[in-house]
Amino acid sequence: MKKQALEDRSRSLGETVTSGIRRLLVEGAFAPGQQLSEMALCERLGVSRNTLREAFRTLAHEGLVTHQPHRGVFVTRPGPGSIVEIYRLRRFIECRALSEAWPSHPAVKEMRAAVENARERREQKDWLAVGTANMAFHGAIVALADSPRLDAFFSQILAELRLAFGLMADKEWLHGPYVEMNQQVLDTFEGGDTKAAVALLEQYLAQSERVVLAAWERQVASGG
Amino acid sequence: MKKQALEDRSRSLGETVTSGIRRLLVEGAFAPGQQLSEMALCERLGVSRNTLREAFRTLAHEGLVTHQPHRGVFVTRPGPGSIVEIYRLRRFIECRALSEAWPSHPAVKEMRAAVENARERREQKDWLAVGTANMAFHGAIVALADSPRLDAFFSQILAELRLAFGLMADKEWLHGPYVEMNQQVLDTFEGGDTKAAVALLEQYLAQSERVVLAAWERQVASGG
DNA sequence: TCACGAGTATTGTTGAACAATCAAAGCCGA
DNA sequence: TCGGCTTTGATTGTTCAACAATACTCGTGA
Repeated sequence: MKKQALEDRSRSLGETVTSGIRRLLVEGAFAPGQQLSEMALCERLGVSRNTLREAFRTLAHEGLVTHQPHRGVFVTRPGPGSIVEIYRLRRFIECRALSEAWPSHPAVKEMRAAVENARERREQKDWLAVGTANMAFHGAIVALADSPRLDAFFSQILAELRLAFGLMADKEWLHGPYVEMNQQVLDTFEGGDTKAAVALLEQYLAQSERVVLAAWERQVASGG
Repeated sequence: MKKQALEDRSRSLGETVTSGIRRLLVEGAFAPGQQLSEMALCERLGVSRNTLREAFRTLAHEGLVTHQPHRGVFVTRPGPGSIVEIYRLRRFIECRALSEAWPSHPAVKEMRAAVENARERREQKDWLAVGTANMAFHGAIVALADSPRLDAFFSQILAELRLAFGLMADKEWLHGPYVEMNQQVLDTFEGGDTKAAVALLEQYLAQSERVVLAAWERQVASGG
């Protein structure tokens, strides 16, 4: 049977499905730990099992879903260990990328655009979009290192972190405060004091880590 | 509760095929740029197209093969841009991992074992195995950072680099000298002079980069 | 209550079939 | 001869149906 027109011919259906599920995952459409049944998703997305399974392989490789042989694929539920590791990685990568950055690198413009965008979305109280913009800011920091491979890896890490964000109820408290913090990092960096900017960034990351970990604890306490 | 043989049951056929092709790739069984025909590989490996395609998705995500829609998958041919980026990444990651390492980290034992192993293989003039052992040494350096995600990413990077090694004819010159260099880095680090060890490592990486880039130039000149 | 086993549902894998696309061979006119 | 067009063959993209292998459920009996 012919499906509705594919929006993009250069992208195969499998890639389209992968992107679609990825978006659903980072937007919190599924509960962490929830099983993603093959047949159910096949029907919902209108694709065959084989195509869906190709998408599952990619997403499992990215860490967004967990594959248990003969049991199925489940939405990854990031534990405190994963959260701690991810923030350690973020400090490892982001701080070094920022500290070694060329001041007039084109990615600085992306950083500015991300902060701008986050501010607008905050006006509209679209906290999900604020989170996306904040992530784009940090992605731009990593882009300062001029490595597409590192960029891809880092965006994977951020996507996994957003799964953990899904555990938190209060999106405003989660994303709102960081708009100003990111602005401050950017201002300090553009002002020429790279060392201070790195220190600010490190401090903000540590704070964010505490917030997410605390939310995880609360989640467990309330019967997760 | 039933016992199960973990090796056989926990790995699906698709994962086995993925590992098999990956090994063939890093060992240089295929020429860079060569197309991997689905039907040909299906027959050779004795699996169905669907299973093979799942493996292709994973390998493409790792960067070892390149997927061109409606044309097929090809062994990635690392260009000078990729080589430069990979070595930049290696300096970025390895040097920072080593400089922040806890001196009695368990991974130090792995570093020692890798150097030992490389020395033995060099005796037997098994240069492929020497290369593998040298890679294990650098993987152990990254393991000092205590991040499984970073380890996985880094081993991916090293696998891609080995594709570039496949361009070189003289494996002895490619892997032999680094056994002693790695030993020197390890000795200096264990001697307590972390800063000097990092400097040595950085210097060796730069030298290796020059060797690989020169080999690539020669390869192109000789009709690649 | 617990162990055990049959039955059911889901995943793992295969093969065939058709559609979509690309690449090369052949055709035609200038 | 050359460039552009069509045709043709081969390969990939996707679906479907079937069966095998495994995990889960539930009822039975001690």
